[in-house]
Amino acid sequence: MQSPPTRVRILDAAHELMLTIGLARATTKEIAKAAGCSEAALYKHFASKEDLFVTVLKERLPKLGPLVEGLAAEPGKRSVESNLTEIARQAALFYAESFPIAASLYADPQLKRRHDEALRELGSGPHMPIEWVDRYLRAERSAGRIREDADTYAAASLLLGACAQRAFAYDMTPSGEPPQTPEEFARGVARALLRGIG
Amino acid sequence: MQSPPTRVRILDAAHELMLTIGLARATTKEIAKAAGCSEAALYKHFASKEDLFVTVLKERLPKLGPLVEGLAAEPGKRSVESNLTEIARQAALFYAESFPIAASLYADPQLKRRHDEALRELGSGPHMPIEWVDRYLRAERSAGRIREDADTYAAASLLLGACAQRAFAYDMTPSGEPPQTPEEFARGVARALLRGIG
DNA sequence: TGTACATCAGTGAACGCGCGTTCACTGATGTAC
DNA sequence: TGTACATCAGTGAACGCGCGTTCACTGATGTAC
Repeated sequence: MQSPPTRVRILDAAHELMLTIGLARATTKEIAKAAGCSEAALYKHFASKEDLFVTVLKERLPKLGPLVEGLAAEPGKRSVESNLTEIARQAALFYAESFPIAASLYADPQLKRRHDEALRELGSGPHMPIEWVDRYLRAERSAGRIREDADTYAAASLLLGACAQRAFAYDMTPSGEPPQTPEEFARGVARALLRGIG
Repeated sequence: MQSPPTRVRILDAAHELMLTIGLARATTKEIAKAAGCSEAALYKHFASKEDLFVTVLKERLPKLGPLVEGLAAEPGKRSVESNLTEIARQAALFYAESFPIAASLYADPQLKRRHDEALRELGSGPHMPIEWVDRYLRAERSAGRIREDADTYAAASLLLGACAQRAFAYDMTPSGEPPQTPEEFARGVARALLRGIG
């Protein structure tokens, strides 16, 4: 059982340290130690520390797009409620994984700008999930499966916003965990969104 | 017109730099320069750089609590829809101001822990707004002004989540701005939440 | 009022440390003949 | 098969810089008698 190539071990180590000790304290020395190589080896694989971080962001952060688009591709297959529940569940898991690292970019706007540009070239970015869900809801509306006067954009904002906020609203609660499982949470918000509360 | 005392100018400078160049690049040298004093002066007013940052977080970040509780105090005065719209509007403004700085704490979990503990002592924290809105909605439900089977917690998650996400989903859009004014946005999400889309 | 001393906000210059990065080098593996 | 050379991943040690922090000091203001 041989260990993965050095480049992969470096990316693993950097990713792991960004999550645990944070971007600000993830030094080249710590990364090299965790990857089991010398600091100099980092520079054989990456042009700079910033370049290494950008690569982690690009190659390691999960993608939400494929999941939502998969559901949008076969709209009539399941009920709207179960589709929305599945979107919410996937989104909650996605944000739980990506939020802590994505948020830490706010500490270094220069790095954030590099990452934002990389995302833009991929046609992605944090505002895209809202547009995908909006498009999905428009399709359901055209199919007559939701109210014809529904504000699909507001609905998409509500659904994904709840999932995103779940990623940061609870990590300082005594237990550090949200009060519901992702499944319960997804079911609750999808249902509330469909039925309304008024 | 005399300038404010040094301590205030230091906090102003640190706050401003955290927003512009970011926590990671806000060095003591830069802060002192922006405050118009020596680096040594920082240490007459704060025990350490970390202590200065914690003070900025504690004294400068806006509070959402008073606003929501104000509305909850006189529940029947206005319609539920206008109350929810006002909550959403205030929350959108609150998150737009506080999110960039709060998010950057993820880059330094050690600093984040200190801030989280300070919030906990105040009985506050990022999960509290959800509970306040939940409590407000329960009151409206008891008063028979919303559905008696409404899931108030899910509704609170949806409303505040949409507002929080608005703070970070758009700052890399070409214009850097959300597509709606806070007022339009607040009206849309409040209405969608009340009526439902199904 | 004058004098002697205490207090206090703030400074210029230096300190040592840890950071990201580079350098000259090694040892293993592949290749030509 | 043996020999001479090229390639390549990776290293140990050093580099210089900028960071947070401290030091001895200054000049202004307040206070006692």
